[in-house]
Amino acid sequence: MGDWDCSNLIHVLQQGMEVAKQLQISLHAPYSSQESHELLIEKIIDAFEKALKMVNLKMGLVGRPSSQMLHSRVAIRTSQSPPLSGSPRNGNSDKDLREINRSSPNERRTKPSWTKQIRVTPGMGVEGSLDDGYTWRKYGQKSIHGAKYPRGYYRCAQRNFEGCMATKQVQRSDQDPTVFEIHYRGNHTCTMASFAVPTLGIPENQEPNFTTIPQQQPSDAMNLHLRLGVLTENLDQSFASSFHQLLTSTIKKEEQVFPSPIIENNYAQNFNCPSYVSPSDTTYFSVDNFRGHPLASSGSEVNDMISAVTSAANSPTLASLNFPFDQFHILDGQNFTFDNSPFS
DNA sequence: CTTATTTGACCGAA
DNA sequence: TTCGGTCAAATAAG
Repeated sequence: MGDWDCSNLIHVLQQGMEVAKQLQISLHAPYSSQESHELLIEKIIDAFEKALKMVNLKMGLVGRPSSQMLHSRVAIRTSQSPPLSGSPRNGNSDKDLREINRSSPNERRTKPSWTKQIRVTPGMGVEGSLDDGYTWRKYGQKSIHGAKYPRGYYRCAQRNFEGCMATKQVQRSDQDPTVFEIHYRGNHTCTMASFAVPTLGIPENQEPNFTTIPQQQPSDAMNLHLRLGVLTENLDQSFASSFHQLLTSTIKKEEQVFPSPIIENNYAQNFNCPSYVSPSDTTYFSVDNFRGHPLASSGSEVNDMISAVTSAANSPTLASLNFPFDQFHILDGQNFTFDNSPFS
């Protein structure tokens, strides 16, 4: 069990440092809000907590920890997140953990939950359609009263490593067997989430009711053309000219985060992205695909990319989807609102 | 071998 | 008691 531990820990720490840098920049940015600062601070704290958990877990898993090691294990002192107990093989540990979770009334926040519907088209496999960028581990299946199809229970595969508590339930629709209803609960706190967070997501602090992402046939004729822009009128010139650089570094960060072969390729392969400067005060970038997939193939990937760029740009960002949705999104720091959008 | 899934048992809530 | 969510041993997959 050697190789996730150190590299993941480093990733988490690097992630925390990146967010801290973002906060530093954000403190001097004209557009940044108090909310976005708090969000960044929360992310930094999360990164520390995650790192501490990983250290604790690692020390607990190491063969037979000496009593000295046990004593020196790092304490996580926040009441919201109980320290992980040691080996999962320790019979009572999970139950203890659950009871700690249950008994602490001041939870960080009630777990957000939302539902998404996916239509499976005959051509593509079910697994591919249900792929949302995260790795899930199935831990149960139940037949539900009155429902024709069983319900599958999944949790984030990073749970044991990073304590990510995100879960989802997948239920095939009775009325339309090509539709899968996916109920998500809890936001990801794992490394995978750093640039994929709003993928399925819901802007934080917003009531997470349900989101239906329209599934488009990934035919070439329906390819999305996404325009991303950053307002430059009130920003200094160096920022405007470095936006392209920010895009590039975003993808580089993703390479660190995702060891997946999909991501190993370079910037040009992820974004087919010729940039141009408009005559107005906004600099735009055109994006036709993301990670080599046409944007139309997945609404979540559009969100994925927008959030990656937004977090990198750390400034008000505009994005418009030209086809087939023809919506205009206004992005402001971490939070984005959909205007007249099928996403909401 | 390691790691993921399946599936009946188990348990708490209503 | 039933129902739905989770656990964990057995099994399958790689």
